[in-house]
Amino acid sequence: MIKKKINIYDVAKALDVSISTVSRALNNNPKISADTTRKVKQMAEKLGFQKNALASGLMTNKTKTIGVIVPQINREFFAQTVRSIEDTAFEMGYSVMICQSHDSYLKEQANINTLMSSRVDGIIVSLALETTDLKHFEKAIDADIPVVFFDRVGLELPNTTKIMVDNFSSAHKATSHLIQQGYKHIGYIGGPLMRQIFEERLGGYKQALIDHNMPIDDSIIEKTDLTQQDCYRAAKSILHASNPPDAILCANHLTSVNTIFYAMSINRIIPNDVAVVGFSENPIAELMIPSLTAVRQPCYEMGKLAMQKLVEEIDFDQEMNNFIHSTIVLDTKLDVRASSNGSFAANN
Amino acid sequence: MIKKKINIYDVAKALDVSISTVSRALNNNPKISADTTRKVKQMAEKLGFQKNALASGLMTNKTKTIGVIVPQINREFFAQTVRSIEDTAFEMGYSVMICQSHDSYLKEQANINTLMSSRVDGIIVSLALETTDLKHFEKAIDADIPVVFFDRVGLELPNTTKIMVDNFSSAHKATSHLIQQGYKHIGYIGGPLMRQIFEERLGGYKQALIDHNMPIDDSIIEKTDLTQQDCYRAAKSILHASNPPDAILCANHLTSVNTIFYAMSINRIIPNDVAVVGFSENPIAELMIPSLTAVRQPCYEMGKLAMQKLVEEIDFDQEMNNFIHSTIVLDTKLDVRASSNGSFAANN
DNA sequence: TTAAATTCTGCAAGCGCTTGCCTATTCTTA
DNA sequence: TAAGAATAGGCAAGCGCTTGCAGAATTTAA
Repeated sequence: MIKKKINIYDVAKALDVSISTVSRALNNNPKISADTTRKVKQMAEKLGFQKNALASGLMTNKTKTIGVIVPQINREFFAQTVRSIEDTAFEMGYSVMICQSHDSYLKEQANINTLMSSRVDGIIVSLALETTDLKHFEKAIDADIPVVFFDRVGLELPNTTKIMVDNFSSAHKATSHLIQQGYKHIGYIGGPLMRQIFEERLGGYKQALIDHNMPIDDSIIEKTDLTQQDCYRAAKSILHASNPPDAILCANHLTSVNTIFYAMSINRIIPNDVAVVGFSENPIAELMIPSLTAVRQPCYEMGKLAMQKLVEEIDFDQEMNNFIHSTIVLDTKLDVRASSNGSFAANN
Repeated sequence: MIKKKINIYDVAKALDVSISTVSRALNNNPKISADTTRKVKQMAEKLGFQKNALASGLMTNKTKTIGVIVPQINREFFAQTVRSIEDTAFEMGYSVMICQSHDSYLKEQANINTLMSSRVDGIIVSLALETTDLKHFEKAIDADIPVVFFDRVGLELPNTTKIMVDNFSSAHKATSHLIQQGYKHIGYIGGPLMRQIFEERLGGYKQALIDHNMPIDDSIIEKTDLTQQDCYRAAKSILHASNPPDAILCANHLTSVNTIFYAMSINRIIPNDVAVVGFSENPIAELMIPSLTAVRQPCYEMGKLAMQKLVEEIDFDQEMNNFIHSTIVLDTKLDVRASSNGSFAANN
């Protein structure tokens, strides 16, 4: 006993008007009188009519759905940005389809195909670690689906909007903070350089050293692939260097946590023996002991902006104008906590 | 210069066959010879054809898309379950649309409407706190869209599959653990009883006391609405009771964190002065100091099972059979850590 | 060699909606 | 009161795909 889904024909019949009238009334077309519109909506409600978005989308070429591709949704940064995207999308009348790339190039391509088949109106993405060529995104753009990058952006793609934080100056700021705290031999643990953001963070770190006339020591600079094992390996390696650092800047949450834990496991006191500064939005940073000094990105703003910019492009697009794609760089905050502060500040 | 999207007509023309042949070949219809099928697929690939899921869905009444409604995606438990759902969905060829109810009844209703308009093939949901009546889900079920509940389930709805943990025995287990550790006066901070799971947890807590011949003291039993402020209020209230507890069972992550922090802020030593056991999947439980003893739910399994069961129902449905809806109850783990262990166990 | 069975492909209807164009009705204005 | 201008609503095509039915081509049996 499958209940027949009711469609505009049913409500047209019930009111003895044409389906055009129903369709127009439901879409608030001004051609239809206020009176008729009201009646139609009332009847639609009464019959439990629910517009078939597929049929509607087929005609209009708009689905009011956008796609989001992130490496993994259950990481704090992405959970927060995705939440913000969904909230903003909802306000603007859009639904969102979530895909995870798991940092795999192949999966990311598959995600794009899925989203394109679903005829999403636009795509928001933070790149997979593995991704180097951006052909799949070009395909989307060619098909007239705007793409907005955030966080891990595809700088090579001109026809896209990018939302990012100032990674260079964030790292510079964090490093300078360590220098001001009196640390003399500052190491760095980062991510793969093929992702722009990690290159910039490394650059900011180095520039801060240069600006303070401190030497750059490659033996205390580590790169990781951001996996648990490799972060652990890097922490171990850097702390057992022939001339180990008295402070370490870590380029993401996982590296900082691993560094702190490894340091504690070999009985180094933080921040006395070694200070740690990370990049993290995880509330854990505040709660762990020692609490973690960290660069905090504006997740909420990033997600919101990404969604807003995307919709701007979707709407603009309709008018076939040439759109000026922007690159928006947001500021970060450095939350100073115990992991970089203890032995130097009196008030701790 | 908008590139025309190519459709099956284009590939039909390129091959000088009919669109039926193309459609069938693309869908691996056995009526089409292997040779033709190969040629069609090849040409489709070459032309960059991408099936229009809208048109296809219009005909077949299947979208290969499911909807997920959770209170908030950026809470650890939901981030993990949603991740698991998306992973499983991807493997099974489904896309997922994410909606957040923000624990609001109205928003949850709006979410259902959106998902029904999008003609999702099924819905997975964990109920909003506010939700009491389940009309909106009945609407979906009437429209032949299967609904699977997880975590916060709608027990009143017979025609649905439910995936949950054994909340009663989890709370019982946690409380018994505290009793075994030697605590004599155990309090409880929970969530709204209108959500079944919190009623069950309270029940398990009480039963454990009864089973050990301990009195139930309502003055150290608190209910919260799970907001930060109210969790704080409850923690404060319980710790300032005329006869304050020497141990507290907290029914979710936020309540436990607040309880620990408030206790520490008034200089209670944990677990000596007061022990705390929570419900949490947050990695923070392990990293905070004191680390938190907590009931851990199998997020990954829950998400995976929910998706699998949903697809079973979607497929079954097609054959118009009567489906036996199951209620699956999973086990939890009690991770014993410092917050309940310190002063009683020698090995800590 | 011919009829029947089998295999492959095409025709055309239709999924539920939107929308350009046209007609009928009502309102202005002189 | 007549005629042009609004205004409201209907007709029908078509979005890109699937699929029941029928027909053509090929194979098999007699």
